[in-house]
Amino acid sequence: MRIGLDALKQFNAGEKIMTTLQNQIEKICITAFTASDFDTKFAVVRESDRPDLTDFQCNGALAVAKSQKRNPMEVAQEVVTHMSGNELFDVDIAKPGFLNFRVREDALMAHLAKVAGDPRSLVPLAEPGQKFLVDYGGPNVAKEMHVGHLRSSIIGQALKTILRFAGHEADGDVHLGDWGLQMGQVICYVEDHAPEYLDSETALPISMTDLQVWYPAASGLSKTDEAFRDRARAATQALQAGQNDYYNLWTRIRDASVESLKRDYDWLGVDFEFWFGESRYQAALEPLVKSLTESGVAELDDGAVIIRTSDDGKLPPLIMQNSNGGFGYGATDVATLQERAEDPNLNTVLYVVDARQSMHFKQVFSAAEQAGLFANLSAEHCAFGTVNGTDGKPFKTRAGGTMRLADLITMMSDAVRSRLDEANSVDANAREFVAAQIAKAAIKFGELSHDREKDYVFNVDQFAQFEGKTGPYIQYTCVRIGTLLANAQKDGLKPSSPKELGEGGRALTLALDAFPAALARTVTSRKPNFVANHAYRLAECTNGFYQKNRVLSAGVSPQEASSRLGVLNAARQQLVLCLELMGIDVPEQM
RNA sequence: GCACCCAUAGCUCAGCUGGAUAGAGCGCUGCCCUCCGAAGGCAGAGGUCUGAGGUUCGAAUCCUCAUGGGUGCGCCA
Repeated sequence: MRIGLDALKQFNAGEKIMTTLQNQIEKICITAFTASDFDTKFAVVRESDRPDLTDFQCNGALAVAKSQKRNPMEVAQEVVTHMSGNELFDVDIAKPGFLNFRVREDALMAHLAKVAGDPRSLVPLAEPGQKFLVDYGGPNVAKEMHVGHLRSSIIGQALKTILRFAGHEADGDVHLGDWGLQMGQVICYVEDHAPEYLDSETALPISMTDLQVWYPAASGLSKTDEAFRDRARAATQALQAGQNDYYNLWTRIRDASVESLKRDYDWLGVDFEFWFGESRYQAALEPLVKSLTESGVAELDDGAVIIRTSDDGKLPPLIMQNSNGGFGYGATDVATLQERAEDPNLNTVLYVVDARQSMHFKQVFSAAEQAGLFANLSAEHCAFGTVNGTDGKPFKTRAGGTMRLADLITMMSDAVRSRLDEANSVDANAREFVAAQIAKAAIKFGELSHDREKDYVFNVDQFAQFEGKTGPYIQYTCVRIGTLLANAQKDGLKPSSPKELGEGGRALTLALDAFPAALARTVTSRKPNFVANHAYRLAECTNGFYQKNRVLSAGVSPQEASSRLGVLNAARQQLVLCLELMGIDVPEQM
């Protein structure tokens, strides 16, 4: 099932009174601090570290006491006197000077009803929406996608979706690695070992199977065979100069690759507004280098055209054109930014690219800055860490190679499939489809729940496991409540606004309230793990409530039942939203 | 040699701008389906937050140094 995120935009938080509990409490706190003549920066309210004691806390009195050399308990006391009369919470002061806020039950229930009534779960639309371009994916042509490509694709896609939901405009560009020495290498390899593919008259169709052989062989040769490497360089330049047979071969390689890439991306639910690649900028390179040289931004050094990036020499210069006259990806990336800067509405480019490229991006951004491309545009490198194997080294299969994405997909789907067969809970003809939905959830949540900046260990066994903190766990929570709602409806029971919190209802409501903050953090940090981890926390609270509050049982009055359904329905609604933001489907059954 | 990143339970990871008893998942032990889906819930064991200094009323969090690991360093992308 899907919500249709675009449709949610009409639910502009037009009623801006609808803020989170946390915001409401903070507002009161700010007023109180102001009344006491304390700086409002101390009035920050956060969720309590001690949920057993209270809901929210403010540590500001301690900070005020520190800066004014006063007794923290007295400061807290003074602030509290200005909070009397509010109907939202009870406040008390704890040990060194914490202000503890406990939300009153009626306020909590009223708030829960508000959250349930808002399809956006109280997430406001960004006031001036910005325009983003998310550069993710970045696969190389001629090379099949492997698990290493998952991070960029899944994180990039999630960022794009989340930015849109937050009220921004966001497009994706796959930015194919379809140009450069790698292509020259493959061309030379084909010349040597499969010339029949070169002749455009009799040319055989190229398949990914061919490319899987050619690419590694060619890049391997290039490392060991100097003569081959030189030929590859020459071939690259010939290709870039437009030599016919090379260009035809390249086109066919590119087409075959794109077809395969689209299949993989499609399975993952990853899509791009632009299928641009490095080759797109070929014609722009020479004029760009020329004009930058003329304006003094670039200079000739050691036979190459470079742009200096730092005064102290700590950061090497960016090579725009090598001493043989060839252009590398430094030039391509600047040219790409040049094109992007032409869109007057575009505010920010996000590069969702491996952290190992961080120096390169510093160089490119410095060059772009000097070239005047950042007058109305900014760019960020949203770096992600390496995917390692259980040995702590970059992930390899047992055979030593990289694992094809297609193989991972098969493996995961099979694992889910056999589980579905065993459980027999899904109609046989739907199992294939549902298995894919669950497998995708496992893969995506696995990626998104980690801090993208850190390296992480890819453990095949862990991926094929669906208990605990996983995507399927969250899906399961939704599915189970979905069937409960359906069963209840058969009994004539509908969700109502909550009349009682029930056991675990407080924790659940507070979890629901935390969503806008988690989303905001993801937007500002460009890190989807805050949304992912929020979804998990919410699912935990939801399951706890579900377990402790029966709906369809003897002794439960219709009013109680409806009230509980209302709580669960609110939770499910936000869970489904979170999953959709992560690109995870909710199966009908599982 | 220079630069950047990382170090938290047996394993994989959270821990927001410094705060009250450092939290999850997996694994392990024990409970909970005559009761809405057990891919679930509850409870338990498991920690000198790599080490040493420093700032602070207070440090996993900030600063310095050390150790251990990863990554990158002008003509590949």
